[in-house]
Amino acid sequence: MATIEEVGGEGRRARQRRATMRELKVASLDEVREHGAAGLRVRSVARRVGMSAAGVYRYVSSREELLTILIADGYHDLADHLRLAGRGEEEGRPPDSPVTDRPAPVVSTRAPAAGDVAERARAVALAYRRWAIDHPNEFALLFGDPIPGYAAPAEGPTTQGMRRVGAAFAEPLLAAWREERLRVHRALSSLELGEALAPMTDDAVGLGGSGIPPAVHALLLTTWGRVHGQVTLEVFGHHDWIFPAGCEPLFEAEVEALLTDLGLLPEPAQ
Amino acid sequence: MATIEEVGGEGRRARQRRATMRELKVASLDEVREHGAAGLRVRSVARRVGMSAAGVYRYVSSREELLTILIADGYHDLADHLRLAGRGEEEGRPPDSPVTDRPAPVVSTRAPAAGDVAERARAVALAYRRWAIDHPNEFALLFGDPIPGYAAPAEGPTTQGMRRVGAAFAEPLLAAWREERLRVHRALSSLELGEALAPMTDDAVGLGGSGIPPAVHALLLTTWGRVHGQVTLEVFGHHDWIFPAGCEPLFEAEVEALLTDLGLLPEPAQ
DNA sequence: TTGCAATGCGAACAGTGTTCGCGTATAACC
DNA sequence: GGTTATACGCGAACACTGTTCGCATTGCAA
Repeated sequence: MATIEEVGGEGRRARQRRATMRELKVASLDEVREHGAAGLRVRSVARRVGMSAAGVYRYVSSREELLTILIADGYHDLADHLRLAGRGEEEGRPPDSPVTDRPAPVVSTRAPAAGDVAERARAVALAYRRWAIDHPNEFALLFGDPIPGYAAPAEGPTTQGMRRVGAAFAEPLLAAWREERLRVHRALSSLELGEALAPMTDDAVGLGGSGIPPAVHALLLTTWGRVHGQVTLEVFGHHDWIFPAGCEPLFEAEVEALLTDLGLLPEPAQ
Repeated sequence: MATIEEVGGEGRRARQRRATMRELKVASLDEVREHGAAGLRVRSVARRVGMSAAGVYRYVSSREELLTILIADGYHDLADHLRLAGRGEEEGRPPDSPVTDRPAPVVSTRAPAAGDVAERARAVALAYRRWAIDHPNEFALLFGDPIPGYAAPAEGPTTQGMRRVGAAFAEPLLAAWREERLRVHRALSSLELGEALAPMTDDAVGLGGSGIPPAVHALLLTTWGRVHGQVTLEVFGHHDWIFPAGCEPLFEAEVEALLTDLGLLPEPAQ
């Protein structure tokens, strides 16, 4: 008897393997959500999927690889949320990539942000914070302590995910720039960053090539940093002793300030 | 014979205890510097000071307490560096507090920043980044992954240290505000933060009480966030794949932009 | 059917943080 | 002075970790 007719181009063994691989990721993600990255125990993951601890190593070479996978996945999830909030055109990640079963990103409670570029930029910034607050342990996994010796492989999945995050964050700003509505700060104009930062929005992200001048590129990065700084301080608890009631108003005000600095909101009368 | 004459008001036993306590801190700090916070091993610390692992627990209740001590100490060290860079009047921390032997903060390679308030603010921002880059593992200890369940005691040493960092960071900006040179962003003016954030610069820090309006307070926080975000992204390696050559120019440009936004530098001709 | 590779498991190893019980040296008290 | 209580340090042990190894078993291909 010849080989059993394969379903979907792969034998049932490969199918099974991918299924338990996904199980492992889901279990790991749950563990991280519950106990943080440092609290991820290989034995717990194994127990969750009904395996022995040793069995896990048939699928993953080390605990660190498990974390790396979660990191890459986390970037993609965050990027999806940002894209959705900013109404980018790219239709999600490639369908075989979202290996972890995450709930599909839901439109933020805030405004739909369909039209104006300022609204879209605001929506993205708020979505960034929203995701961080809703997934603090994953946020810490992505942006917290780096593994001391570890550097992400230059073109590994984590770097690609990160690129998608950057692109999703930058998209409304780039749209504003195309409409010539983006005010680039003078201090950045004189910057000569050379070709070093070209890769951020190029290739495969669908933002339209490398016609972006360095000053705009720099502006994207500083804008991201401005939002990220605020979010990091809040999510990591460094504002707890200042804002027992939560610092959402401060963040939203800072976003408004940021948008006006970018020239996307009318300058208020002095 | 009566009790041996005590030296400095404490018996030699207490003196010995404090000495080995300091030894423990130094050893721990070295370990953290070398292997990161996650790599701090009680047994390594014990080996470094020539003790058994169990002996360490005569001085410290847990590994986590060791880390907590280092955190508090780190805040003070960072605050000292900022103060020195910003030329604050407070003469260092109280002399019994600096339990860890750290090299005395050295004046930044940058300008002395004695006079103008803009220079002082710039110096503080650059010092913030400098310290982070020079002490990446300590920076991660202070601002990286929070211990999932853990919240710093409301008035513990870590909170006090954090307050000193905030105060040192804010000092030049507050000076500018007193000189009525600080431009408070309109988006922050409408903010009603109430009494929630009063404690940041009050009590014992020596910045002159609570006469600071909420909008200025908010501006201090967002300014800190703006600097912190950039530094965090850089130190934690999230700019590596964009800036193989280092992103110092970007940071310095962003600081210039920040200073002009604050009204401390003349607006460049459009 | 035979053979090979994939898969899973239990046991083991080195390492971790932490506790316990034992001595010993030091300080305080009479 | 002697006596007593306390602080200190240590080795052994416990429960736990990530990871490896050898042995079965199972599924697939020739």
